Amino acid sequence: MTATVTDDNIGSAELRQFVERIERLEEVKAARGDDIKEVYAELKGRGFDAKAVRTMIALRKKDPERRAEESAILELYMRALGMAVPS
Amino acid sequence: MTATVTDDNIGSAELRQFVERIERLEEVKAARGDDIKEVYAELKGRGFDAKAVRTMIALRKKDPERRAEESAILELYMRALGMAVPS
Amino acid sequence: MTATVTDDNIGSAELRQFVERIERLEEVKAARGDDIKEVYAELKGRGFDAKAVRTMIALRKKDPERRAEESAILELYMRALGMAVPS
Amino acid sequence: MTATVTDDNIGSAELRQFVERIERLEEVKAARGDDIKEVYAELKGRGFDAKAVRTMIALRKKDPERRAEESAILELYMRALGMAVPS
DNA sequence: CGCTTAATATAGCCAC
DNA sequence: GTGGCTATATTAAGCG
Repeated sequence: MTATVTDDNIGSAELRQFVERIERLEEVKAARGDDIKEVYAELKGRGFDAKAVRTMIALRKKDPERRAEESAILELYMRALGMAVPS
Repeated sequence: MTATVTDDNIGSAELRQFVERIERLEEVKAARGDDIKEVYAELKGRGFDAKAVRTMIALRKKDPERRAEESAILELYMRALGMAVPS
Repeated sequence: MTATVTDDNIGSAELRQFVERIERLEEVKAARGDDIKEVYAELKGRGFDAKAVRTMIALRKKDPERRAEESAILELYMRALGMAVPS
Repeated sequence: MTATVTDDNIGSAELRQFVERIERLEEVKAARGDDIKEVYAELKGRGFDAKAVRTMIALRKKDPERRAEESAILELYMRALGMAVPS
């Protein structure tokens, strides 16, 4: 009895399960991404600057210590090139 | 009644609401991303090639849109340059 | 006299010229991109912080006025949420 | 001999050299980008569909890498899920 | 001019 | 631990 094209030894059914689980999760993930976009649109409609909000949220995620360190290096370099250091 | 530092005319409370909504959604989104990673880890443990699965899932998403962009003009141009038309 | 598949009225030769011009330009553009990457690698090897240099170069491109305005809005928002404003 | 404000131990001169090299390269890169835009404008003026040309050029770049990723494992998996195998 | 899509930059991950 | 690679997030461009 030889194998046919429909036979397999790679676990098609199992593979399919994995793929479908991933695709379902990706769907939810993408939906949340769309929700986020909507909030930004709404916030913009209420007069807020979306870009600034985005930046602020990114900063909130960062470790304050690391943030300070990064900004210190940047300032050092900027002064080295004679650039005005803001605020 | 003088203004205090907590008073403002930029809508601090509203801004805070928006920020918190976004952060909650991002949390869920990130959690789904972690779930996906776990599935890949599991699938790898079962002997599947994670990279190939990733590629396959990407192809499953891309094909429909690719077909959409295969307009008559595109095919015309491709034939004009002697390119193989995918069909 | 009917048209054959090799005949065309869309200007195949002209189209080909355009495509080749674009591809040549894209090649040069990509080569410059690679050069830039190399400079960053070299600078990193010399002990500089590549990320900070990148940020600084981006700032140098921006209009100082606009830069000040953006940072003012960001600070306003950060204070509104009680975040520490750096430097 | 005391240090002046222009003295430093971070290698200001070297940093400046790096920054200027990068900025020069970015300038060339951007100029090539502008050239490309011009070709598209010209081609559009000659009656060609710019979007289709853009797509075609993208396809010409993608195909080689796509073929590379069409490994035996990928095909095996795709067949396992009943997907059409492109090549 | 806003909205959608492509290019770019950043960050996380894996293999070596 | 580092360097390459993948994936994500940000930015810019093109289109209607």
